[in-house]
Amino acid sequence: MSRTVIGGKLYRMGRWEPDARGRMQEAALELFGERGYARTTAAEVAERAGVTERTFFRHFPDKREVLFANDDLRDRLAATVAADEGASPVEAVAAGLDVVAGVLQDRREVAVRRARIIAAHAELQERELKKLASWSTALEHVLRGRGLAGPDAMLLAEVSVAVFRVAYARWLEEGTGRGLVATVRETLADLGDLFDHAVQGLHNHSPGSHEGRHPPG
Amino acid sequence: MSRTVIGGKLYRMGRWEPDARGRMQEAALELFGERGYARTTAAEVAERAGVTERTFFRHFPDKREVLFANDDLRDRLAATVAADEGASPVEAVAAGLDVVAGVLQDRREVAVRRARIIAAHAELQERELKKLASWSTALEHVLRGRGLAGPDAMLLAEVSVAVFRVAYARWLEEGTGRGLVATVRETLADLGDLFDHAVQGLHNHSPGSHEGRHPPG
DNA sequence: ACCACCGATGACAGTCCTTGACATCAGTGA
DNA sequence: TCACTGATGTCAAGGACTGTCATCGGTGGT
Repeated sequence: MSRTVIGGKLYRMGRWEPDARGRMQEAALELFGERGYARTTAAEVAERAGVTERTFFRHFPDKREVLFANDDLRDRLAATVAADEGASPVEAVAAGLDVVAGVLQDRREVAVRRARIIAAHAELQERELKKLASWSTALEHVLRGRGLAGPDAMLLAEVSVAVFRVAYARWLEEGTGRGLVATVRETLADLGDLFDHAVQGLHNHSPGSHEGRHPPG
Repeated sequence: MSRTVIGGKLYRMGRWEPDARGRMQEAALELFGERGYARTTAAEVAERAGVTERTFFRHFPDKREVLFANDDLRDRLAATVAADEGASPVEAVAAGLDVVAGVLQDRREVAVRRARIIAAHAELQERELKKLASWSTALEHVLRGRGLAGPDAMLLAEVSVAVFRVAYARWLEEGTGRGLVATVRETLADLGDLFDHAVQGLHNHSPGSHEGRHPPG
């Protein structure tokens, strides 16, 4: 099969232009940014990418997904957390978030563009929430694999993603402040400050609910 | 206008059967449970409720919403947190979650039915996530109103909802264990145990990021 | 060279979701 | 009595998706 290099990438040259998927993703970012998501049809995105509407839906299960097709990050997050055997669960998750944040903070401009589009359409916000929820699920599985108890695994996974979500929002708001990695770390620390003292008192409200599960000492 | 009492509720009797909205919600729960969400059309739900498809979409902005039309809970959550002036932010949120959990734990059967349907369809999971996200937003606003700094408000709001999500999952799994209220309290305490010690070490990873913001003492 | 096969795409019809526009009619209030 | 309101019905249309079949370069074996 003939091959060609375009923009540093190796392409398999077939009957059609290469990287239809990437072209559609770019076209979507452009059109959604110009006219808005709702006023752009899938057929229009496909047309700008030089393919038919049918091909669009072969690459993306639905119209929204063209903006969210990057399960890569989730997998790298999970892989990192799984790899760091020696660390505590919280530290391992923090390390995983470092990796993800590191990747994202290198493309702040694209992130801002995307965020603007998503902020304007509830359907896209739902999809974003779902994507982050899949991070939680992946994290939970990995944490269980590390030996963390099931309930604690889900709790740590969900809260960690919540922290990341907050950090991401902070990072996007900041004009040109710190990197996302540092922001995530700071947010984690803030969580500690916030709950550190407060939760002690909360134990009193549910007396007995913990007996036997957390032996004193 | 003529009025009638049905099932303890006062209805305004018009040209049509009363409570079209409620009938559609029930019909949806039934049909989605029987055939599944995807294999049930909005027109079918409407038909079982004795109205037309058009009326369905007048009551619910989209097909999913028929399962999620209860912003009531969010409002009660926000109201409770806003009312409890004396308590600390974390305690106030906990009190708010108590109220919400109290309402939900009285209808465990319906909750389980709903959860089964939602678990089977990604689109519904997205909507559920969005609903909980709206709790976060509401919480954040209320917490700011209480004087909590913006960043901390969002962090506490997001993490609190994450905790609730975990508690809700635990409560649904448990055969016939504790109530949801107790489960939420326990989960909050678990969060404390999980992060209490761990986060201290995390401060070392982002040196300087907190200087001046949290004076020692 | 020849040929059978594969895989990405095009073409097209059909279902369902969702919305806009207009009609209907019981109840309400002047 | 009558104009008005509000919830509903009716109809048409557009856009999101899906199933099915046709197309045709590239590949690999002979």
